[in-house]
Amino acid sequence: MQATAAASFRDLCRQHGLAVTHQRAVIYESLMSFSGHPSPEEVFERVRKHIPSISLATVYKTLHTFIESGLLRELSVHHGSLRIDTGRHPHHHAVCTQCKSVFDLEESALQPAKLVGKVPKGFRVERMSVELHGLCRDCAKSKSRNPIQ
Amino acid sequence: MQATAAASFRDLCRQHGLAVTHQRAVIYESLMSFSGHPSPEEVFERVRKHIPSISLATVYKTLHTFIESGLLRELSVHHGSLRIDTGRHPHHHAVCTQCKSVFDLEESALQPAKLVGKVPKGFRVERMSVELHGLCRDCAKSKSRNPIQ
DNA sequence: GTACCTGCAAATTTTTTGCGCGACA
DNA sequence: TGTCGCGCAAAAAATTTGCAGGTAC
Repeated sequence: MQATAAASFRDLCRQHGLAVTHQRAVIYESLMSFSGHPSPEEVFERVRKHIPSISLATVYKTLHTFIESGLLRELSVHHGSLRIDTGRHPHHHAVCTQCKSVFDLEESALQPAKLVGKVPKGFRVERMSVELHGLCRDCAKSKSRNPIQ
Repeated sequence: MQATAAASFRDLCRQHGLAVTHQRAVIYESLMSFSGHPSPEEVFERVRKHIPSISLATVYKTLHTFIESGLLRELSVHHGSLRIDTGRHPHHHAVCTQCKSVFDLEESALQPAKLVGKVPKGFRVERMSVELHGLCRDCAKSKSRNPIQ
């Protein structure tokens, strides 16, 4: 088990061009042990139990490394600060995972998704919005020019 | 024009149970003058040109007031810290706009949305995810018990 | 008149950075 | 062995809070 997980983490790192370190392995294991969507602080607390000397800065750096390499995703694109959506009518967003810019899409640009499965018990849906994730033109260009980025 | 906008802002406030103040009106006007998704700091800078004495704290408080009353929306749920999505397979989210908890949905819970319109020029779509916004069971309960919250 | 709003300053929280030592490739 | 990662401490950025005076209703 342990060995298998470790082996797959090595592979993951290889696939994403990352060095394998003890800290990264433990952070990754810890992440996978959460059921929800942990914050850096929560990850830190859990990792600490295995590596008491680890620093929060390392957790931050590692999470960014993981996200940039594509090994993990952020829950929603994080701008480091609150952003206001001024649109009066609902609309959708196309967000660039690299530079984090957000483009608005007309609501009519998407045929609405349809709920065919279960929603959490008692959840009262008020709005449904779709996000496209990908690369904007500029980032796509610089990425194809420089694929290992 | 000016008068119309001011009048509609008064109405908006009435509808949402908010007192009408000069600061709130200017902040609202400023918000509507942005094309993108402004941060509190950006709003502050723009509002400052009209009310040099305004404080950043007021902008923060006002934005929260607007969001809580439903007069505005946040671009995406802001947790005050980075959140990691550990899911290996893509999936969707149901987020509670009140308590901000996030529930994962199976990808199969939604019939995928279909792109029928235009995406920003050159945008390379890599992933499409759907978010349901609404109230979770607990928040829905406390809201119906206490509708003006 | 009362309850709510504002501005100020300080405190908190979240995130980033620089640097010297040590570990991976 | 050289490069990259780690821990530490300090700095920067983002957000919240308490309070005293002022304003909307």
